[in-house]
Amino acid sequence: MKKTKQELNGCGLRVTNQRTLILEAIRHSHGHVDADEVYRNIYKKQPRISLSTVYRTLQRFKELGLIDELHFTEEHHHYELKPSIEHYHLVCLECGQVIEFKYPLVNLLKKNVPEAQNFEITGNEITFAGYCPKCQAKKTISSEMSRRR
Amino acid sequence: MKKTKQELNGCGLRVTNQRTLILEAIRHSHGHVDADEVYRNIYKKQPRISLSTVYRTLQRFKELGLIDELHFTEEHHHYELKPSIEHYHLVCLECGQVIEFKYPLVNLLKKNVPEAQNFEITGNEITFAGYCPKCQAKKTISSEMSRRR
DNA sequence: CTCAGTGCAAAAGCTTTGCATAATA
DNA sequence: TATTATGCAAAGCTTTTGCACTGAG
Repeated sequence: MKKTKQELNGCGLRVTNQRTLILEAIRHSHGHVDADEVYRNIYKKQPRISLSTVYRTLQRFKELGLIDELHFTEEHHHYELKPSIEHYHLVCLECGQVIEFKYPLVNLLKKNVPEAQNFEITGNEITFAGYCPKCQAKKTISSEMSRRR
Repeated sequence: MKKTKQELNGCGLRVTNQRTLILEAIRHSHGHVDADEVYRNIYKKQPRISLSTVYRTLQRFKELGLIDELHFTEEHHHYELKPSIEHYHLVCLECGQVIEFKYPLVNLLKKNVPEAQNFEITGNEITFAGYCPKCQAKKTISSEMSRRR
């Protein structure tokens, strides 16, 4: 909590109750949250919180580099604390599960891909979409069933 | 045009004027379009086209695997013809420019990342966001200027 | 002729904005 | 006290949906 306030102060932001709560909510989430999750989370304790404030604050945090905005598949934006280690996400298109993995992709691409050489790749925007093992199994079964019809 | 109709027919879809126009619009776009671009494009010739039809059709094409849905940074969805060769996108956060590059990323990750091993990564959903050389230059200049204030 | 596809208008998310009020520094 | 941030309500965008009509097969 104290840490959170220092962090906000260090960015030149006014430390308000709402901002503290929002940063804490992101910190204590398991990785990735969207605006509404943050809102509902805080709402439990502080029903006077406003969705606009959440949106405005996420935007602010993003600009200041406190958090990263992630772009998963179908949906709206998600956010996570700015991670110190380069990592990426595998998102299952079926069940929505998000798996994190670490890999020095940016360096690899800089070395091997001419187009990427002079491009400054920022953050960990990169999300791999597909199907997790469980949902692959389900898909196989259901397509076999439909073949039998 | 004929090719387009055959393609639609091959998918078991009724060949309508609208569907033909939409597929053509995507085909002749330089890579990536959003629903509204498709709509405006067709509107010039066929002002009776409806946005709903465009949305419904894009959805349909996606399900049938005719096109891929791309998730760039801030914005709404974009679409492109299903590409035969594995490739990815670099999107500039400043000017919006999209650079395509080819690289066998999926194989590489399967080999080197345990988490990705049993995950079926689909399509080319992967988009690297960052800053293109030009916009990097601009950023450098403007931050130097603000430092001088 | 039948059913899938379309247009239109209306609704449904998610996100942003204007403005008066409240709170920080 | 001077700003900056907040809450509320209203508006804005993109996307989806219901329904009657049209057109492909």
